[in-house]
Amino acid sequence: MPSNKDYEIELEKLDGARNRFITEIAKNIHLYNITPSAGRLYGTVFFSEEPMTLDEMSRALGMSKTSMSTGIRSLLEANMVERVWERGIRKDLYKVEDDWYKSFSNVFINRWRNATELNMGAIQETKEMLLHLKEETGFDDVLEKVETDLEKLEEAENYYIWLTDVISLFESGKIFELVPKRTKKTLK
Amino acid sequence: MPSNKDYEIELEKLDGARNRFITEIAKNIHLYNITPSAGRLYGTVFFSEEPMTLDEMSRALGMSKTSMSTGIRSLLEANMVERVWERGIRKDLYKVEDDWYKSFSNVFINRWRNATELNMGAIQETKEMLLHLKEETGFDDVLEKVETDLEKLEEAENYYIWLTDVISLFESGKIFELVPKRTKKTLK
DNA sequence: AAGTTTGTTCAGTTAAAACTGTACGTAATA
DNA sequence: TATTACGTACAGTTTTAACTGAACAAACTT
Repeated sequence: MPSNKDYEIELEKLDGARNRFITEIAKNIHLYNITPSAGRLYGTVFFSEEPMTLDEMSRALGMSKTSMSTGIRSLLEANMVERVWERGIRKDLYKVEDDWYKSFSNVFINRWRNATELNMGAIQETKEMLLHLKEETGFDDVLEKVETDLEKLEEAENYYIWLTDVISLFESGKIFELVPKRTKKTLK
Repeated sequence: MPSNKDYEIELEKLDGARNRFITEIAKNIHLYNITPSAGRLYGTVFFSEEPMTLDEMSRALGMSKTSMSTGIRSLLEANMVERVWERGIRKDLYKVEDDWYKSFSNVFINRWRNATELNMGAIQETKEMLLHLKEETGFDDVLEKVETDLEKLEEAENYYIWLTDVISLFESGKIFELVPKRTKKTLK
């Protein structure tokens, strides 16, 4: 008959299985600009049956509460976890955002949109500086270099416009028409 | 009349303009898993009229040749620069890959494909461990947790299948049918 | 074969990021 | 108002990543 010790052993096994996945997530989550530690945190909250408090996370990972605080904030900003309220509980509770499509899209959009805007801004400024130089220079050599640079920058600009279009594909949700979500389990 | 000093000044200005863009690239290139230093290196090669040697890069950036070597290798692996040969020159020469669409696609594909495969592998293994546990357990509590976990993992699996489809969109080049490249200069 | 030139490996150093414990501010409870 | 519970800022420490110079290996030159 099943003893209390068997139960402990099985919980160990459950933990081991969960850990296999958590460890892998932690290794790859840098793609979301998130540290491996915060990745383990994410995995822990992912498998938790209930939303977790900072203290529970701290205990589960054997790390300081401060780290949990900063870790969960980075996950929050990446829209990978969300805060939930439960009446009677004063502590902050967190659960994972369970729409992974949304998490991916959010991160993808925010990061690339931001970089694209900054780079396009820089291109504009650089172009203006070059155009000034182009007008005032009397040296053929300089003129030639300026013109080559302007061409390069315009090619880069075209690329960024394309990238903006790609980002919009995800932002508008149109990507899901082109590449539909999978909902049923596929055959092994 | 234009003096030698004017020429120097104009070259300074050219350098300043280029630097504006290089600095911005360096700030955002972490999206490609590339360090800011290697980002500056990329920008420097980008504006160079001729393919550059490691020694030239070292001089241009005021950094060690060792750093140039590792930096250029990371750019090479990301398909952002390429090596070119010129007869009579023994040193390695590098220029930027000028198809930025290709660079982006390469990086996007490689990074996400790799992470996706690893994560899907981990999901499979975790599922197998859980299925074993499911068969052997006699505790309702354990059974329930295992089943919840299996459901979560299957949802995650669906997401990764979708992501694989998205990656294929870029890998096959089909993305360019859906979001065409921009080739003409757009209006200001 | 001896001597150069060139890129890379490796050990040590410097710079940056992650993590911790204490202390603090705010809000709930008494 | 005093007390407790909670999350976060901050300063200091530890860990990790970036960078350098010296030594090495491979390939070219003489």
